[in-house]
Order: sequence, then C-alpha cells, then structure tokens
Amino acid sequence: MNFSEKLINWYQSNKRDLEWRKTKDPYKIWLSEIIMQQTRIEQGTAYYLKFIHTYPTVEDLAQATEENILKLWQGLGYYSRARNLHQTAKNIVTQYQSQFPNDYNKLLKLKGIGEYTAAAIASFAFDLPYVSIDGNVQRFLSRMFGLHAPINTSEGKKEIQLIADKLLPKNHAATFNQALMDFGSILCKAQSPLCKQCPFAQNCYALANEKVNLLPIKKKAAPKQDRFMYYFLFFYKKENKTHLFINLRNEKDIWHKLYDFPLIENDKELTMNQINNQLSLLLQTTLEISPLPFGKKYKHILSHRILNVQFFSMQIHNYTENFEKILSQKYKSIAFEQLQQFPYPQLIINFFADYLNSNFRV
DNA sequence: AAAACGGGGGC
DNA sequence: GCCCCAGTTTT
Repeated sequence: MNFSEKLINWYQSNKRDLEWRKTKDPYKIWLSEIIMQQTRIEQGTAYYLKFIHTYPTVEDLAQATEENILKLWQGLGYYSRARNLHQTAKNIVTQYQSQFPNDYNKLLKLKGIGEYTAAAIASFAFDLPYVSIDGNVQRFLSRMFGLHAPINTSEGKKEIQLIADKLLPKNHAATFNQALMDFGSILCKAQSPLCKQCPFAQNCYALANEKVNLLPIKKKAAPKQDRFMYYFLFFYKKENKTHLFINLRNEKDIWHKLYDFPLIENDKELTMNQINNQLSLLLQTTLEISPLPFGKKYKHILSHRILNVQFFSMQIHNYTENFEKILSQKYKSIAFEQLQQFPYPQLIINFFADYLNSNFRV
C-alpha cells in the first residue's frame, strides 16, 4: 500500500462524524470551512447548525443584515470572518448567479477564502485535485517527513505544500483531504500522539529520531501587549424607561462592527484622577463627576492583546439635561430591554452575566 | 515577512 | 502560562 491508500484505509474505520460531510452543497461546505477556521470542531459545530438553520441558502445569507450575521456569530471570535462571509454571499448571488464557482482560482479570489479553504471547497464540493493543508496536516507531515523549517513561515509552508501535492491522489482528493486532517487531529495529535497505533510508525522521521515532541517547529509569537479599558454605563430615564448608551466599534481595531459601551482607554493603567479628567473631556463639562466602579476587574485575553478592563456606572450631578445631547453625538441610546438585540464581544457578554447577578441591577 | 485578528480547552 | 485549534488579511 502506498501512502494515500494506507491513510484512506485508516480513515475508513476512524473518521469523525461531522455534519457538513453529509452534503455536497458548496454553500454548506463553504460555511462550515469559514466557521471552523482557527476554531475547534466542538466550539464551531453549534454555530454551523445555527447558521444553516437561520440561513438555509446563500441567498438567505446575502439578504441578511451584517448586524444580524454578527449577532449569530457573537462569541465565536475573528469577526472579520463574519463580515467577509456576508460580502462573499452577496458576491456569489450577484456575480455568480448564486452558484459557487467550481474553480480553485476563482474561489481563492473571494473574501475570506485563502489557500486552505479554496482547496477544501474545490475538493469536497467539486472533487477537484487540490490538497487542503490545515494545522493538523502541517503537524503530521512535519513529523512524518522531518521538516524543520518553521511551519508559520513562508519557507515552511512551501516545503509542506510541495510534499502534500506529491502525496495527493488526484482522483480521490476529497477523501484524502478529510483523511489527512482527521489523522492529524485524532492520531498525530499535538500532545500525546498515538504513535503506538500509528500505521506509519515504521516510516516516521520524528518517531525514529525521538523528535515527536519537537516537531513541528514554530516561530514564537511576540509577547502580548497590555491595553487598559474603562467602560462607562450611563443609565438614565427616558419616556419612563431606563435607557443607556452603547458604542458601535467603527474604527480599524478589535471587534470591528460590534458594540460595547462608551470607554476611555490607554496603553498604561490610569489613576482615578486621570479617568475623571478624561471623562470630563468626553462629557464636555467642568462639573464634578464621579464614576462608580462596580464588579470585578477583568483580564480578557486576545490573540495579541491583554485587555485590562473595568466597568463603571455614572453618577452625574446637575447635568442630566445636557449629557444626553452630548453623548448622543457619539453613541447610540437604547432602552435597557433592547440591549440583547445587538452583537457584542465575549467580554461584554461576560460582563452582562456578572452584572445581572450583582446587586447593581437597574 | 510580520502583525493583527477571538475565544476556549488542555496540560 | 503556553500551546493549539478545519487561517486570512493587512501592513
């Protein structure tokens, strides 16, 4: 048996039962691939099912609002995926008559579809001969063939691509790709790989050279930098209902197009005095203001930043007339009961949960 | 070529 | 605390 026969043989009796493998619909395959980028299957599956249920066709997705799509995506992270998802859905409907192109290079041009995803769609939906290389595949091939170039450099990627292209059986790309990824995920795992039951144990470079735990090699990421964020909840009564201000994140920054609250932020920790001064600028007043911290301090970890966050409720003395007008220029006023309609980052969701369990409820 | 972009689970 | 997960886009 050659490599691919052995691999597919293993796959037949060990494969994972994944919902999106039961279809050849390019829309569903595309959707599953975008959702699963840098995401564990256990985390992404529920989102896939939600999206298929809410948007059964690419037309349904194209017609949705970006805000509704982000609301459904809420908590999954890497939100540009959701925005690109929407753009590509609209593009498919208008430029491709709602049919995904059965062409690798055309797929590659679509927003949110890179080399991995283009190969995945091309092979799974159209049986085209492209090999899809994800993190599982990089690890497996690095160990098996003793590849020492860091897998997160272009040199390392090129090296793996070259080998993977040679291994691909052109008439069985779909099965081969699924098998390759499952093998890396189930057997050639990152931690404690199952070398004792590995069908390739006789031919594995890493096992023979006691480098299973040293491969693949990866260039270390730069240390995360701190950000300090101070959020303010401005509650007030309007038409006999409690209102507050939320903030649409419209800058080129984390959580683009999601909502949070009016905030002051800095790359170093601020004293209460500094917070008060900046708040005066925000509210355009010289009046005495006194933010009231509540709840715990949050340390929210992102891939490149450590967010140090505190929430405040505001007591504003003799200023209730003007402050709505001033804040309305930058922020969106909503009734408290509308709060859950909008898409928020997980930090804010976590805060809501703590807030509703606290004694500060409005 | 490097940095930015989320969140959660495993050890 | 560090690494990893069905990666892509921007700088």
